[in-house]
Amino acid sequence: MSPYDPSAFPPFAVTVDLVVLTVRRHALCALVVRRGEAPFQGRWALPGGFVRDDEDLGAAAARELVEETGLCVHDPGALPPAPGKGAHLEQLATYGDPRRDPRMRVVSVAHLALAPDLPAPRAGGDANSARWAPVEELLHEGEPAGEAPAGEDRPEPLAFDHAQILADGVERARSKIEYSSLATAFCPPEFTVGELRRVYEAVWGVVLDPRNFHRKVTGTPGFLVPAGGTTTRQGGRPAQLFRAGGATLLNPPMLRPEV
Amino acid sequence: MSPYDPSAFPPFAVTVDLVVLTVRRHALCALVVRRGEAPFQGRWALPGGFVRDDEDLGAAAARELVEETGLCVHDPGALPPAPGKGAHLEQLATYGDPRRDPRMRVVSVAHLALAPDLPAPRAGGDANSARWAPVEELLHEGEPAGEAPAGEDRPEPLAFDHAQILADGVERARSKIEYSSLATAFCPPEFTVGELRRVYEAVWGVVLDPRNFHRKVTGTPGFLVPAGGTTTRQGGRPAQLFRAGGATLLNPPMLRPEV
DNA sequence: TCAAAAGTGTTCAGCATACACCCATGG
DNA sequence: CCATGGGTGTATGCTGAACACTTTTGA
Repeated sequence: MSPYDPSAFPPFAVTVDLVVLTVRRHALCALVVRRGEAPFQGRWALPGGFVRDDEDLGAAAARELVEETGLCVHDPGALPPAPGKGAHLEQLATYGDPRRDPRMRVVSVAHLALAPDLPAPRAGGDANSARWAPVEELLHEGEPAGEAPAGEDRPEPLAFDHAQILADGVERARSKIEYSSLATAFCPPEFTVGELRRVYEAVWGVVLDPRNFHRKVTGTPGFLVPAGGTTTRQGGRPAQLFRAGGATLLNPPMLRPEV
Repeated sequence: MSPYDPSAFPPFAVTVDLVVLTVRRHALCALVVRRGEAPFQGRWALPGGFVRDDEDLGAAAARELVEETGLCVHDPGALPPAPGKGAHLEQLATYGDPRRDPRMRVVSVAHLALAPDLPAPRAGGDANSARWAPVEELLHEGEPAGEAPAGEDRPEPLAFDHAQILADGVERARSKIEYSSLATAFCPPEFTVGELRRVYEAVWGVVLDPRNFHRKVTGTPGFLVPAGGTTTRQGGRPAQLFRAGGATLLNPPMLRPEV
């Protein structure tokens, strides 16, 4: 019964699972990978893996993120933001129901990553084993009951409790862009006010007034800093380019319109 | 290398640690227990323990809470609030640095509990092994550097990484009472507007305008429901008694004054 | 009568909203 | 010339901050 006795406590497997979100074609998308083995073989799941013996939880999540997407993690303190493609990474929640994995007792420390739009997912070179899927499709959002169109099959639900983890991650992202500058993590290093607005619109699923949005974000000190150039990639009048400023907390917050 | 092979992943011990907060004598206090064994023998620590083999994380935290305080957990869905003394309990974050426990690899899933003022802590009947300590004292808040008075010793720091866990829990509580009705978890079943205001003042360490606070909380639908009686336990004009209403989200939020 | 706490009414400033309007580009 | 998106100005309404004032008890 000494505290050093390994038989005094039950052994657990500890994993990290990743909710990696991005905005593609005006839709909030999550990275999912195809499971190659039982249980849930062939089903889509969140990327993840075992935490190594000498590894911190955040380091394990960052390692999995690099392995799955090639993204490096923004160190919040380090400036300039990152040499390569960077992403935001934070711990989300921990899931430990005794029956969440039929094989053994697994506790999963879920992490949330926000990434700019990437060319294509890579998962060991196999293009068919990883994809960006709209979260609306993965979570069947906006389908009260049996509202599925006759012709379309409902997609298979995610493996394990990953639908719950994904829902929690999406909810966290939706609420956190209200009062923080986190939405810039969905944008490339330089972006326009309109691009940032389309991020908010995609994540929240709403339409925002472009004029008031512009005044709000440019009027909040430290949120955006001018990058110097302009671009016309959206058509219309050229737009100023900005970089994310140092401010992380938005006060007053960006208000999410009623649903 | 089969997924069923227990040697394919390193075994972890999984614990729950509790940040139990209450408001006593106008100060935010946390429950700490004296460690009876190495490491950190004799030092104060957050209450906690191993998760059992067949137990969910939230259930383990609720069990520890009952063992340490006798408090039952409010089921958010169940009404009336609770038969006995109830408390709010939610998952906080997970701490898994490889060196956080010198004995072995321990991952701790910290939980945050908010409780009304209790007569006295009980920990196995030993009155000297558990106490409510002001968080300001435990975290040395507001002491820039070497500002400690000559006569007073700085209290011993908490064991393990519990100072960080406590700081995270306090920060969570401080921000969450802004936009939720969670502050009522610090109050007895029936309470006055003034008592609720003193909770906000203690948790935030600020002074609020009693008149505007009164209008704010009584004007938010679903936040407070009249309980019928009045009390004069604070002196002065008798105050109406209220119970916590069903609303959990405050919109617009209670604004925390600048520091 | 006074102190103390509970409530109510009123004014003012800041910010979100809505929308009219102008600017600069591509086709 | 027109469509498209970028950006500015302005009126309106809501709400939080500040504070004068009344109410109701105990000492």
